[in-house]
Amino acid sequence: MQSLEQELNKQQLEVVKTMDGPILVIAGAGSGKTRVIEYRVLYFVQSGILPQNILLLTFTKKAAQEMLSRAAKHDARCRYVEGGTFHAFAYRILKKYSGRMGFDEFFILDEADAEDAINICLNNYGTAKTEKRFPRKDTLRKVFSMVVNKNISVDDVLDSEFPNFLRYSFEVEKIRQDYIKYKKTKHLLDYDDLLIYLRDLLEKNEDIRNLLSEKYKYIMVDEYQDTNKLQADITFFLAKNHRNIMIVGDDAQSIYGFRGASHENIMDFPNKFAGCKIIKLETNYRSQQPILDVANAVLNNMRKKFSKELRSAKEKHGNKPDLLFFTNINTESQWIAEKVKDLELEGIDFKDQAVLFRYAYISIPLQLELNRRRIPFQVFGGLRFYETAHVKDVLAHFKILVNHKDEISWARILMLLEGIGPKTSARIIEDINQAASLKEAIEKITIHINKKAAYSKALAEMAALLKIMSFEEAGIDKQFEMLLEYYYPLLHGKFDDAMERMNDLRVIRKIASDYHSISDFLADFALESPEKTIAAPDQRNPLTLSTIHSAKGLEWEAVFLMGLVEGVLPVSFSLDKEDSIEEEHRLFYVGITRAKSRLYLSAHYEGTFMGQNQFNQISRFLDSENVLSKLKQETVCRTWT
DNA sequence: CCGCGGAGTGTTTTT
DNA sequence: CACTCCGCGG
Repeated sequence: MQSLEQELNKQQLEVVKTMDGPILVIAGAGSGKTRVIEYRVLYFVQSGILPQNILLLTFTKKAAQEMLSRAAKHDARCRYVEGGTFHAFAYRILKKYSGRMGFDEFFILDEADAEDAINICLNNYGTAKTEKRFPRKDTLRKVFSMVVNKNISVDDVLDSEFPNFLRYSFEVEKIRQDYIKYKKTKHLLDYDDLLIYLRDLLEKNEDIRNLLSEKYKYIMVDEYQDTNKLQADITFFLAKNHRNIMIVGDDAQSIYGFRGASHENIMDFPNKFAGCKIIKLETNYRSQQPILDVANAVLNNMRKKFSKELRSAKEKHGNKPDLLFFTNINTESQWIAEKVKDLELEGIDFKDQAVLFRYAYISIPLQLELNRRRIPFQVFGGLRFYETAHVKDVLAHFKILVNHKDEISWARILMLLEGIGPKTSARIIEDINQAASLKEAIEKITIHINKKAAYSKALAEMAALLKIMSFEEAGIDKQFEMLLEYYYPLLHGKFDDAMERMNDLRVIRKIASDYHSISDFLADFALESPEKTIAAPDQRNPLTLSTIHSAKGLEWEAVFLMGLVEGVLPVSFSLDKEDSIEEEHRLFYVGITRAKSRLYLSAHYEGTFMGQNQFNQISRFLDSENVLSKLKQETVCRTWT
């Protein structure tokens, strides 16, 4: 190993070399957190600890892979360290011990599936339908999820998030119970259930807890400020026996409160693990001082005070960040696109630049401008692959192959057929529910094929397709091919942009072909869905467009933060809640601290809200003397069209 | 019983 | 503006 002392500073070194006992690492933005984990894994492995005895829990799969592959460059054994998200880890463990949960197999509900299941419960719950303004399925799902993630009652969630539905709290709780029962009988786990079941498994089964402690002798958890109560509990149970646990986080970067994350988990950690070592990393290796000056000014404006102040280890000089004002989102986008091109000519590759925004939607005009200039780009965040209708259609067929009791998927694929609506599909599904196997289910379908019905031909084709697909020896790729051939005409009937969607499906086919098991493919797809990237395959060196959330943990030479106006950042829904505003403020901080040497903040005057035109106010996070004084202001109103 | 079209509602971030 | 839900015509 090359000298660790040369690679790391004093605090980083202490983190790396502290092997036993609990450690809490407070790592400011750009303080080399990724590097510390990389070298800590390496140090452990080279000290003789088996890689499979180390568990690295991270916020995204990408983050874990990144750290482990860096460590593996020094020592290939590091590749065998087990890493991933809490959800993916939960899935693996639960699959192994599903017998303890009372069923031998289970299936994952993604958000859309969960909403469909909630809808079934909602419809079964008689009076709800007659009520006007009863919460819709997506609202119910959010409520149910918050109940679990924040560990509070339906009443409390409604009170704080949806006060207009407070009068339905009894009914909502009732439907929640129905939903829980539904999932249990159908062996379905939504995202939250993965964590709940794992927590319960660990809490109630000492033998399993001991076994897992024996296997995962050293545990590291990244981005701890964005874990929720359940994840904190899971961490506690995993590390309870040996106490070899390191957590890394930065409370100033906590941005997942909406998902139940609580930065109090960090504060609480020393209580749970008494005698834990606390190490602070405050030297910033990423950004030049002028950028950090802005970041520190933003930090100082926050209601909650943070003890840290970032100091740059890089050059003290550098470019003062720009603050630019535009007429509207189009001129803002045009300017950014031009500037990206200029920077590239100056020698900053497209791949070393990023444009960040509060939500993906506002980047559409920019995408047009980039296309026009043939600047390659990738979009992260926003609409996910699995949320699009055509992807859900295709996956529904696969879901049925592994779980013939999946009535949600049955309904989906039946209603694709001309002439089959809710009633007919419900009748068919009623029969399918009696089937003991997929084979029987297909036989049940054939009962409904009669000469009179308009949908008979289509239904017969569907039954035939499922029959051939169920012969697994064909392999996933071949099954996919058959499915696409069948689905192609349906796709054309359903969407105008069928060709584009077909391309998406080919991409998924390629991903799927690497799997041997359909259920593994489906689980991975639900737990770690590929980003919907618009980059064409021939586009190397693409510019990154990303939500600030998806940019977490990443860095670029040049960063553009666009749409810095009231209603966008902070987002309109946060305006009436102080806690939410604070989270938006931290989000702004996260965005700024992604930049190494160039930072461009921009805003536009003309905006729309709820389809109405309005005049934007500049973001309150910028509108203060201590921040403005650190920026070079310019008004760029020129239209370029 | 399906499916179209109009009315009304709410618009974000992610595993 | 976009999506969901509801009511009516075929």
